[in-house]
Parts: sequence; structure tokens; C-alpha cells
Amino acid sequence: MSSTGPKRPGAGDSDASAEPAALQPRARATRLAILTAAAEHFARNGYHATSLDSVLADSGGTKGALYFHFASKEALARAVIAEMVQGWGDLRGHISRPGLDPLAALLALVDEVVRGLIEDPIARGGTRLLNDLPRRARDVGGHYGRGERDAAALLGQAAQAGLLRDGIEPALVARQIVALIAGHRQICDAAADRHSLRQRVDEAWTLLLPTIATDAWLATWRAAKPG
Amino acid sequence: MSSTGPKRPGAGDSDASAEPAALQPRARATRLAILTAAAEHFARNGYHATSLDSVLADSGGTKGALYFHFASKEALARAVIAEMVQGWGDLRGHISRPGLDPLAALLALVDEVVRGLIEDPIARGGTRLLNDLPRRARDVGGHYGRGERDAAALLGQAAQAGLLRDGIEPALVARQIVALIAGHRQICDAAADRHSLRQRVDEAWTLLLPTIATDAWLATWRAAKPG
DNA sequence: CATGAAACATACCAGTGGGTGTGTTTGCGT
DNA sequence: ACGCAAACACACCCACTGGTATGTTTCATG
Repeated sequence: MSSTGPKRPGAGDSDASAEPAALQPRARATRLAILTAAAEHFARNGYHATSLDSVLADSGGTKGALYFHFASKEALARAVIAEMVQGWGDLRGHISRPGLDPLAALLALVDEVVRGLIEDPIARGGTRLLNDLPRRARDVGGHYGRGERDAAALLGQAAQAGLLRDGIEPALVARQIVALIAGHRQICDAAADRHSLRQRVDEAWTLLLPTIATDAWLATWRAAKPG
Repeated sequence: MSSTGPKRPGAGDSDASAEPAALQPRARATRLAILTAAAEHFARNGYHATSLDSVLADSGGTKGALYFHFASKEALARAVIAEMVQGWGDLRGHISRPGLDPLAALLALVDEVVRGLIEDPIARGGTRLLNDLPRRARDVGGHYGRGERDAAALLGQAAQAGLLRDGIEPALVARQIVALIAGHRQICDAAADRHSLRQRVDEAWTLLLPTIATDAWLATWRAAKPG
């Protein structure tokens, strides 16, 4: 009971992601192992159906290691989401290439997101947690809203660059794109066939792009895309 | 242990929905009360976070009543899904009005589905269960696939009636429509604002319909729709 | 090499929740 | 009225799980 013990990073105050950044390399490795194993279990069985014991069995860690790094199961889940969000943030810089118009950048961004939703356990677990976590524990609507704003920003730049048809509202289209991805991911997940996500999103683009983009942009795009 | 007891409808064989249809009116009432309360809890907290004690407290029933009608918690959840699916089946007949072209019928069908996703606890709980239920317990991809086939059928009729533009593939568009609805529902649910679902789906139509429907159909549609 | 904190390991606890066994009421046929 | 099954009520069980308390190892630092 005495508070003479060391202030453990996970059991600290109530902020979501402290990340003391003073972790020894071994600690970072075990933390990542637990986080990844947890994300995989969350992606497969959801939040409540995932037991910490099973996660620890897969990760090779123990209860002590877990509760040293994370204050609770909920904090562990939030850490998975935070890791996913950070990955999406890093993705922005990874996309920007010179000579890439805003619309093509949006295409590339979505492609990377889809890639993560298929391959990356963190992204797969995180997206599922957005719906499985109890309401108070998830930043309500914040993550989807951010995706919508990011897409709307790129679409706004595309509109100013004259790449979009007249009357196309960036915010509206952005909402549809995010919903499309979320919906297809959900359907693929329900069918246990997440690899078909790429094809479904490609089909969505073939239907959506002629609606929003100018003929000139479509011509250059069709000329540039493989196949 | 002796098998002299009555064969209880829920605890019967392994088929999903026996529905003995010989239930006394009181039994049907309690069954529906439990089913509805369970659907509400499933919709709010998901499958695993829902305790049978809490739904029984809400429904007024007891463990005895529950396990008389349903063999297990999983069977209860499957019954909610089955009820939702049956409601969607009945919806087909409820839509068909004379003088309604296939495309308008699709619009009406989607509108009724959206209405159910906002108001009907069975539909709200059932859709959530499609993702929360363990994989073996949910008809993998069957329900979404059926929605896609239904939409594709109506779009096929619309194409044959000359209501769609050239080059529009019914199956492809149907997949996008189902994904759109599923995605928007998911986003609205995450934001705890399910009433905005109608507006979001309306926005999707304003973006999608000009792409797939002929100008003639759009003219009559814009003339007929309120507002 | 001593020392204290960081980074784990292990045994254990207490609440919870799905499921069961048995008793009790309701309703229907005769 | 009587019997019997349907339809429920209630007490109980126990496996499981998140969390904790305490002991043990690793590592940086002087």
C-alpha cells in the first residue's frame, strides 16, 4: 500500500498515452510484443472476448510485464488505437511525393490505409476496437471524423486545382469515402476474407472517380495506372 | 438426468430456428420481451459485454424463462439475427407498390432498412451481432451477401428497363450500396448519433444516383421527391 | 561491487456470468 | 375435477478473468 514503489509508466495518471520514452530497449521490445499480440487477439475476437491470459501466452510476457506497461486492459486497448492513429499520421509524410496532385495523393493514401487494414495487426485490431470498446473509452467519432477531414482537405485542394467537376462538395464526398472503406472492411471481416478488401475498394473507385474527377484528370490517371 | 422431461423448444436439436409455432400467447409475449430486451442490450453493449442477468432484469423474465425459449446465449443472439432477417424479408412485400420502377423500389427498400437501423431495436442489435458474434456462430458473409444480391437484382431489373446508364454493373453497384450503408451505420454508431444515418445515406444517394441513373429517370425522380 | 530503481515473474484473490437442477404455477384436454 | 405438460421461478455451481500483492531478475550508476 505504501507509495514508495516506482511510478510505473502505465499505471500513471489518467492521460491516454504518456510514453515516457525512457524505456530500455528490452522494455520497448516486450511492450511492443504484448501490444502486437493484443492487437491480433482484438482483431480476431474483439475486445471483451479477448482474455489477457491468452494475449500473454501468445506474446510470451506475463501479468507483471503487462501491468507494468499498461494500467488496465482498457489502457492496453487504447494504446493499440493510439499506435494505429500514429501510424496513420506517419503515413501522411510517407505519401507526399513531388509531382503528385491532391487527388492522386488521396488515392495513394487510401491505398496505404487499405494495405494496413489487410496486413497490419495494429490497424486491424485498432479499427475493430473503435466499435468494440465501451463508449466512454473510445474517442467518440473522433477517429472517423479525422479521416473525413483529411480526405476533405485533399479533395478541397483538388477542387482548387481544378481536378474536380463542378458542384462536387469535398466534405460530402469525403464522408462517403470513409464510409465506403469502413463498410467494406466490416463486410470482409464478417466474411473472414479480408484480402478481398482491396478489390472492393478498387471497385468503389471505378464507380466514384468518374463522378467527381474531370475528364482530363481521368485521362491522365487511366494512362498512368498499371494494368 | 432422465430424459423424461418435455422437449423444450430452445433446447432442442442443433438447428438454428425451430420455432415450434405452438407457443401459448403468454409464452410468445415473454419470448418477445426477452428477445427485444436482449437486442437492445446487444445494440448498446455488444454481445460479450451483455450479461443475461441484465437483459432479464430489463425484460422482467428470469433464467428459467430464458433457457426455456433459448438453448444458450448464442442461440438467443442468433434468434435476434433471425428475427431481423425475417423482418427484412417481410419488407420486400411491404415495398412493392404498383407503378414503382425497380430503381425507386431500391430507394424505398434502402429507406426502410435505414429506418429500421435507426428505430428498430431488433435491427440495431442484429446488425451489431453480425460483427460481435464469434465466427462460427454467424452465417459468414451470408447476410451481407443476401443484401448485395437483393440490391443487384433490383438494379438488374432497372438496367433492363433502361433506367441505368450504359456500362453500369448491377453487382458492383450493389456491393457499394451495401458497404455504404454498413459503413455509415458503423460511423454513426461509434459517434453515438444514429439519427444522422438518414442524412448520410441521403447524401450518398445524391452522389451515387447521377452516376448510375439516366437523366430521364433523374428528372422524374427530382420532380417526385419532396423538398 | 554495492545499491536502488527499472523490468519483469508468480501466486493469489474476488467478482462475475453462463449454465443447470429442481421446485412451482399456468393452462388445456378430457 | 383431474392429470399432465407447458411455462416459468429460484437457488446454486464453478470456471474464468481482470486485477493485485509480493517476490525476483536485470541494469545503470557511483
